[in-house]
Amino acid sequence: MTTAPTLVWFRRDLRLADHPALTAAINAGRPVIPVFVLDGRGPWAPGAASRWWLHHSLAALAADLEARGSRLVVLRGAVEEELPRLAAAVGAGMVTWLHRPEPHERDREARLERDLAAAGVERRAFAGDELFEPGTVRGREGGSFQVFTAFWRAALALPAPPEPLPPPYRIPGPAGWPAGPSLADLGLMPRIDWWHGLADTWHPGAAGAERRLAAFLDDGLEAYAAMRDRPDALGTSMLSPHLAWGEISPRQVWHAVTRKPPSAGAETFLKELGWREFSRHLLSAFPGLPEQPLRREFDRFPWRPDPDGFDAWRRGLTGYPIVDAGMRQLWHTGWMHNRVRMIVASFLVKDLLTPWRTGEDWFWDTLVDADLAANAASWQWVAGCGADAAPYFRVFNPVVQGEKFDPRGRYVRRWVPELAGLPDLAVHRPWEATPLVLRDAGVTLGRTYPAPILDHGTARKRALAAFQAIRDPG
DNA sequence: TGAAATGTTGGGGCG
DNA sequence: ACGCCCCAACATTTC
Repeated sequence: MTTAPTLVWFRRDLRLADHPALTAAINAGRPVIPVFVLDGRGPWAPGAASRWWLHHSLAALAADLEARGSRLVVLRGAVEEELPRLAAAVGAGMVTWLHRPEPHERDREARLERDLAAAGVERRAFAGDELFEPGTVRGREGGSFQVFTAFWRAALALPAPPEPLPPPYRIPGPAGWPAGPSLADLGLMPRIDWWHGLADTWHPGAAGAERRLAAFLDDGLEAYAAMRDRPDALGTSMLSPHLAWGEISPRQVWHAVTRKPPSAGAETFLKELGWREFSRHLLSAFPGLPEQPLRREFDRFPWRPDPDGFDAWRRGLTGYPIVDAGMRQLWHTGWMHNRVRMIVASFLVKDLLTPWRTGEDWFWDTLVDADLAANAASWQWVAGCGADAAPYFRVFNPVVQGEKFDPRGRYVRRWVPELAGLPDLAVHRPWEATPLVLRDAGVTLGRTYPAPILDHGTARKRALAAFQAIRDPG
């Protein structure tokens, strides 16, 4: 006797706990075949750092599945071709998955839905990667919020997100497993060995995510409101890549936090989950978010692409210590502290007048937590063309920001070691140090560390003039 | 989830 | 004692 198995299509939800599509498949009472499909060709295919993470996260998921009597089948190619083919080959009666907010992923779902329906295969898709499903947070008039605080206030007035589903104890498998490529065959690992900084920093997979959450709840949550802006401290949860890959669900995080005593830290942290929600809400409402400015007057913004400036930014050689520290932390670890992300983004977009899409692309390639909605919404926010955006005149001063949020220069010294010998007063502005101080620190500007590639005061005025130019049409 | 320019206030030095 | 100036500290406005 054969029983038609159920395929569970895993996407950026690489976990077993709180996974409604997996739970539904198990509850259907037939054999379950978990599948991941790598489509490297589509728009916004994972960047290099993300591919490293994905490799390890898939390995962790496969191990978790094997511990429950199951396996992970991996496939290469277009989902809408590969999944129906596999469904036909194993005689599957049903396919389940969790929705994604990305427009091209929604398109894929629609095509898959149609093709499976034509083949007589049952489909069940679920929300589950958001606290509040995109489209459900609406104003009184039914409008779509464009201001974060209004959005979040409305979200918090809704019924609380459901309790997370427990992980399955055992997952029934089919009599025979379909053959397919191995994880290594997917070619996700970089060909040259540049990933050591990533491996030193992260443990991809649900277990790593849950450890990170537990550590944050114990050591970070209470002080979060005060410490989250301090890149020189471990003040943030560092959960972003785990959330981006769905190794832990936002509902798991939400309920773990709300089980703790209320605190300013908890409230502020939940608000950051709110920004993640807001980004997805925006992407759903404005599918062009990753490519097009939300405020269309920015279509005629006089950007000034500057390959040399971009190159210096990318490599952490701008001569502004906090900017360079951030860009080097990104390159080394695949991650950057959020405060510093705002500083480096402001520098690229406003000081260098480089199109925000250029920064968005670089972050997409280098961040292990690269998430289309958050990345696009955040770059637009910094550039001033997004929802609830920083006004055009808000230009970060990298010296002021550095001295405010890294007052002892610990963060700069960690990531820009050639400045480590400078005294605190000079570490964020080495070009103002006296020759004697520089000599004592072993710093020669222009040789051991770059002189600033631009003068921030001048650049600021240039940016204000450029933003002024698009303010009023005609 | 800025920063700089400009305005105001008040303490203290000084003639 | 008093007015004047300087300037730090803070507040407001402007970009």
